[in-house]
Amino acid sequence: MIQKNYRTIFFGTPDFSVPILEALADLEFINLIGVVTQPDKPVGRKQELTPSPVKMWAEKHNLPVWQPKSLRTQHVLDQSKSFTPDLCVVVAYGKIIPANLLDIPQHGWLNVHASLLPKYRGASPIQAAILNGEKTTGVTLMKIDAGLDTGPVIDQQTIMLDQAENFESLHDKLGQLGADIIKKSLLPYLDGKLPLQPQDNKLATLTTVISKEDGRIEWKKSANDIYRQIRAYTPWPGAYCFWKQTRKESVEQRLKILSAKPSNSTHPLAPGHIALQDSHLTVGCGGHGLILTRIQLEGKKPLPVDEFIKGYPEFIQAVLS
RNA sequence: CGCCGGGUAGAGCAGUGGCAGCUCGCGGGGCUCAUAAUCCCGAGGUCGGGGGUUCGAAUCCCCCCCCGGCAA
Repeated sequence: MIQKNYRTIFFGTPDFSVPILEALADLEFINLIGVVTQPDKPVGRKQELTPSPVKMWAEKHNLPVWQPKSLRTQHVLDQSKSFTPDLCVVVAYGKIIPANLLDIPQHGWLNVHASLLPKYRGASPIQAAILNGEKTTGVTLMKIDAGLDTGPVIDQQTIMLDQAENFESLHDKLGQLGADIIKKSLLPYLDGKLPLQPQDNKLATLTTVISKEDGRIEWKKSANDIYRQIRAYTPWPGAYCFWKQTRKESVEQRLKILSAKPSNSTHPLAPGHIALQDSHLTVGCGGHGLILTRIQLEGKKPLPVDEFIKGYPEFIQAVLS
């Protein structure tokens, strides 16, 4: 039996990349020669330099790790050639691969993207699927070209979104699905058995990098929109608003809404105004209200609302902004 | 030295020098066909740790530990 052996470099950074890296490492025809990831970044209150999840996994498995600040240098180009890779696999690496590197591996560069391309190209496909109330989403295995998530599709797998799907649950499912698609389709691709399907650019949509302000809740929006916003943006950047406690006049504190659900009650409430409806703590939105279930005040622990109210009884008549 | 808030009963919070409190939970009892409802009684604290000031410190001063929000 001829043992196939593809020299492969993996590019990836966050948690999402890890199950796919793991799947790749398990394939006996893949010879992982190293991992490229973003440089360690200062993180947390202490600003400690923290390695990416991909780096931690790679070090645990004694794989070489490279962390170039930029891929657009002569040094990276020379080094990439000297490694003589047959294949490069990219999963949420965090930077665009420069065109001058694309031709180095004979089998090209593959990417696992967390959406059904051409829908939701770009930085935040998982959040976008939740935010737009999609019934289904999935992962795409594609060949990288010079554009951003524009290359031809090799294979896709679809998944149904849960009614209450949130970022974390979908993130985990898609990571697993990404691992599956690598196990299933990589070898057929390398054997030339899978046709490449060009994307229909007319159907393409682009998602952008998420910023803190995207988490700001506007109570004028519908409860459903806010509900999606909470699910898409928790834990980061989090869905938040502000509350001025009566006991601390003029101090506006940030209040994160960690979990909530739209109310059935048709009784109207002014946007941002809280009231008890059918023994549920409900905030007025445009249209139906939103029932709060888990919240966190700045400087405090995350709490179920009934616990929260024990310490802040005035909250049942609060006004959020 | 990045900025700010916090640590008090099992949980959440009040309490700025003079008896350690509130809501909920927990235990026992009453009422009830019954109850997560209601009433009565009760247990439960090294006030994060150490040092200092004081007749007296949860409270003021110094040092340390831990948690969170912002920022990155």
